[in-house]
Amino acid sequence: MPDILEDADRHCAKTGARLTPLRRRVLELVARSGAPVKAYDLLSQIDRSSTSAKPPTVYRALDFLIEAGLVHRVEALNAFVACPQAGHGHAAVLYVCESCANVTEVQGARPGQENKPPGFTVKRSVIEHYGLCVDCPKP
Amino acid sequence: MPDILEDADRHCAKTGARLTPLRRRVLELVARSGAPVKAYDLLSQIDRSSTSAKPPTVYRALDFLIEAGLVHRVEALNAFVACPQAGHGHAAVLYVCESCANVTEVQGARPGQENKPPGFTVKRSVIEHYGLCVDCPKP
DNA sequence: CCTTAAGGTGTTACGTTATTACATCCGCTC
DNA sequence: GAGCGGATGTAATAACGTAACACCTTAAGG
Repeated sequence: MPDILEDADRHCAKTGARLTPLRRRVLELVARSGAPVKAYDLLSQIDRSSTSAKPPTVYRALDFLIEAGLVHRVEALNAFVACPQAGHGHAAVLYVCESCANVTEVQGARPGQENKPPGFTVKRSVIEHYGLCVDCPKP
Repeated sequence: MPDILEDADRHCAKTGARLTPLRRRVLELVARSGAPVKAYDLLSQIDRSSTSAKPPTVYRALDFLIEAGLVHRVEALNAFVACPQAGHGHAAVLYVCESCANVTEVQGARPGQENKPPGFTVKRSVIEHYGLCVDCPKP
């Protein structure tokens, strides 16, 4: 797969977003873990390198990365995953395996809008499916 | 609109779920507020009547109500709304107005499964759309 | 009647997640 | 080098959620 970090560099160069060392490091940590990562886990991993990171450090970096479309927040898990395709950020559908924690992201196809209430303007959607991926045994 | 509490009574009588006074009271509080309610807000409202409610009290009641399909959790808000139709619980699509906080629930039409990864078995879906309802001014 | 078991609630304590507010620093422009 | 804006450091605390255990009621079975 294409390198997420290089992808992010290119994407930020193009959009003017400032991918600082700290933000890049947080993205790297999120990307390395194949699964959703908790903010405080990131925190303790950063901790090991720098002096002693505090919550706002990592939350600010995550806010930036989400805004830049490089990371998704998994709402029902209070966790974060790297977006495999920089910039597609805000239109993702996530399939989360409850057994192995693997997350698959599907782009496009923003469903549910057909039945939407009349006159409602959608700005942001949270679409997360939980279940079992093809590799995990069905109980 | 049909009375949510009576609806809940009927639904629980049919399914054998035990809608105790405490649980009924929590449902009432959630239903009265037209908007998503926070667990700790419920807590302080219960507080006023009974001696002094603690977090597990309200979280246990909410767990029951969600399980019974009477309440939905709004994942991206850490909040809760009453389901207008008892029992349709687990298949809801929510439209949340970010201006007036009103929530409209649409049943059926569980989208997104067309593009799902091969072999993935969906057990539960979180589908929440955020934006502006028809009554709120567009910025 | 007494015992037992199950489910619900009360209570304490704690763990986890997230934000506010303010200080500091770095790079840029004038 | 003064001033500015964005990024980061730091302390404190708010907001959200759960574990563990005690107690009580209710229903079933002897």
